[in-house]
Amino acid sequence: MSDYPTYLEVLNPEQRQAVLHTGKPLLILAGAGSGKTRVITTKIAWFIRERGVDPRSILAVTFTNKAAREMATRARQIDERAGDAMLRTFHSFGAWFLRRNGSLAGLDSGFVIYDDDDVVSLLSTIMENSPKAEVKECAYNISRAKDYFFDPDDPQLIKIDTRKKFREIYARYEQRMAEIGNVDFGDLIKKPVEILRSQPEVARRFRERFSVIMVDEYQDANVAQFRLLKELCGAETYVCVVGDDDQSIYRFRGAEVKNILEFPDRFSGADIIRLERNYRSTAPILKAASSVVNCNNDRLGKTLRAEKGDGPLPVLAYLPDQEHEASFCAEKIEKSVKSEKAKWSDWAVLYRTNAQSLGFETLFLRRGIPYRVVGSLKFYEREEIKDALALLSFLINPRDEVAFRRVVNKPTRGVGPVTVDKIVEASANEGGDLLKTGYKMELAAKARSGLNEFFKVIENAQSLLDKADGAVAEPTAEPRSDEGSPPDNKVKKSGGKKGKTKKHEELVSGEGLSVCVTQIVKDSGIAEYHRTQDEVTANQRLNNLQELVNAASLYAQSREGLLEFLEHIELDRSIDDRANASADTSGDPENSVTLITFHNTKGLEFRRVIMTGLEQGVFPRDGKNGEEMEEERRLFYVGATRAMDELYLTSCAVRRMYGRTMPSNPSVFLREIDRSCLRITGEKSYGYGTGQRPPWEQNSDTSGATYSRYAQTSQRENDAEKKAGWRRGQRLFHDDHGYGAVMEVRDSEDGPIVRVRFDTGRETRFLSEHQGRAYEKMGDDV
DNA sequence: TAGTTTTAAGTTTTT
DNA sequence: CTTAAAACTA
Repeated sequence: MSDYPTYLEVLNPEQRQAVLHTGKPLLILAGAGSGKTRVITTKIAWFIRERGVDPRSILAVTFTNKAAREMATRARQIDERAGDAMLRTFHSFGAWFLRRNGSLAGLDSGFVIYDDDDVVSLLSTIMENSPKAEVKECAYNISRAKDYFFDPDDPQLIKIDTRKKFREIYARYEQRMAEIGNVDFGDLIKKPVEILRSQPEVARRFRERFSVIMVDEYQDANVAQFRLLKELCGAETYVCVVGDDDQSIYRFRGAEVKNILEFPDRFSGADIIRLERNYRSTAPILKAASSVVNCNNDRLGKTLRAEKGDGPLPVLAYLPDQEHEASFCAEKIEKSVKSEKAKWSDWAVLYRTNAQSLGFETLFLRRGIPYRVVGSLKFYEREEIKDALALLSFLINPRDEVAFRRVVNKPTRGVGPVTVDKIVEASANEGGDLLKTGYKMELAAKARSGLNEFFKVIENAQSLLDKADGAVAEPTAEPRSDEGSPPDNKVKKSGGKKGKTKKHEELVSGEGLSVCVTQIVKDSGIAEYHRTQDEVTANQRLNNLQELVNAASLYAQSREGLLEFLEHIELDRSIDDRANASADTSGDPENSVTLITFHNTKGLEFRRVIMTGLEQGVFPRDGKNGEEMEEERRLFYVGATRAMDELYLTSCAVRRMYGRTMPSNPSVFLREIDRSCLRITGEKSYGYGTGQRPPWEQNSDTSGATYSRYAQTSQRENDAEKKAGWRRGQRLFHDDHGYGAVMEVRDSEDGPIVRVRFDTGRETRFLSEHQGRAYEKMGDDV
């Protein structure tokens, strides 16, 4: 029928047209599930095979590491040589660029990337007396400013922050960052653009290097990223971007849908190809999703056809509360698996905020449903992990003020903030090197000896690295193209009996870089410090540190390897949290239910999807209107179009927030969905869609005013103590937990609640009238 | 200054 | 409810 080789034969005409397109810039408007990844990967392979393009001169940019990895895998399946193409996220490309060319912007190649928390820490040293919330807002605004490519002196800055002093703060921040020699996320895009603009020679080199540039998820590009693309494209460069305006969900991060709308203007002579055949979802699912996003005004508009045809209607379950919501999900999933209609991994539970995952996790754990939580960054936000990383960062860059502040006095060495301030200030004259300055400075005796202790740790670590550098001559000139997160099997589960407190094991080192890291972390006393804090959490913290150490074993034992390790952690935090995750519900992470935020689902697909929390205030979130409301609709669209076969929606009548139960209304999205493609289960008779609220909602509407969180005065606390027969400070003994003391006695609807902290660090609470018997009062108060 | 206790505050979404 | 910041004490 045709002369196309098989890998092209399998494409539909539009897809093939997109793959074979050359000569002019190309914009591919690709609806959800229309096979855009297939087009990009095929196009890469095609260029290599049919056009003799050197794989190394192909650059494909995505927004997530997950997407980059998937693209690499799939392209290689078509042609092995595609593995040599550069497939990266914008940010990792930026980092790669700056390691090589950063010196042109005064940047040492050993820079460390600051995450948002580090930025806030640095900023709070600049905005000394401001409350934390204000500092955070400022950090956010600086980040936005960089997304829009605004310098501190840019007049347009007022669009982001109208306060006069913002300009100053931004300028000071930039200056401090330059002195420290590190970069933030925004710099990874902005600085390369600046270099490319100011150094024509470099620009020429890069335009020569990359003859084909492709960008995925183009609707999520911000202004700075657009500029970077523009700078990389020379007259000869073939540029192709793929996107879908209906799936733009990162406005809050500076994404500009305008980029995609204006592409034909910015890249003159561009062709546009539309992919409107959806191969993923059934017709009713697609219709339901479209009917919501159709309510948006600001869109190009397109008609997606479901190639799959008919299927079961999406189901809306209207439920009383979160507990029912979780068990609804559990039952649906269990039933389908037991009847062998589906596997665990066919299912995904979607929610708006990460916090919502908790309810599902606890129930799934109890019912033995294997699950994995995608995304939540918990692991790297843990104190002990941040401590260890700060220590390692400081080894790489002794000018890193933020890292220094974090670890110098941990464990306590008598070096307080006053001393630290002094050192930082003095270091300004020494080129910012905190080590050098610290050695020379005159200090009070206590601070002196403490600082020396810390320096001893650093020295030992340095010589460890020096030795490693000498022994393993590993230049790692080119980054590995298959840079992925560590394969699961390599990270062995750390020891320790679950749940029970037992003697802590030492950190165990594996191979590679982990040898050094283990030694350094042990030396530093960080592990020891956390061990002394609280015995119960200490166990977990040690396990976490062990995880970190394990992850290091994949890197070379050298400074270079350490740098790579740190960079990888900053740029890709997606490795899931094994310490907490479904630890023992099942051994096989490949066969478990996915718990995930709507945002994180982009680019993924599942046979069966449950979208949860469809309530006003939750999804869409509070205070969304106008453009932001349109973004929420797009988010709904993204979520719904992940489903291949079956789609479920849940909405609760009441929801617990901040520990209080509040009535909630059904999401407006439920009203916007075309009624012909929705089946309502459960309490359908309660007037869904008529604006009338279901009965339990009306009854339980004792509404907010009566809940006063601060009602209990110390006087009332006294009453509670009398009623309970327990008072604060009372020592006690419990058969299972041992000795402890009463921390707090509080009144509740069910009677007085006594909170106990045991000497092991564990905390429990009990109702005095019911469970009081298990607690034996002991004589000596504290 | 270090460690503890009391009080306030908060939940988007992510590279 | 959980966590972070402020306030207090030794």
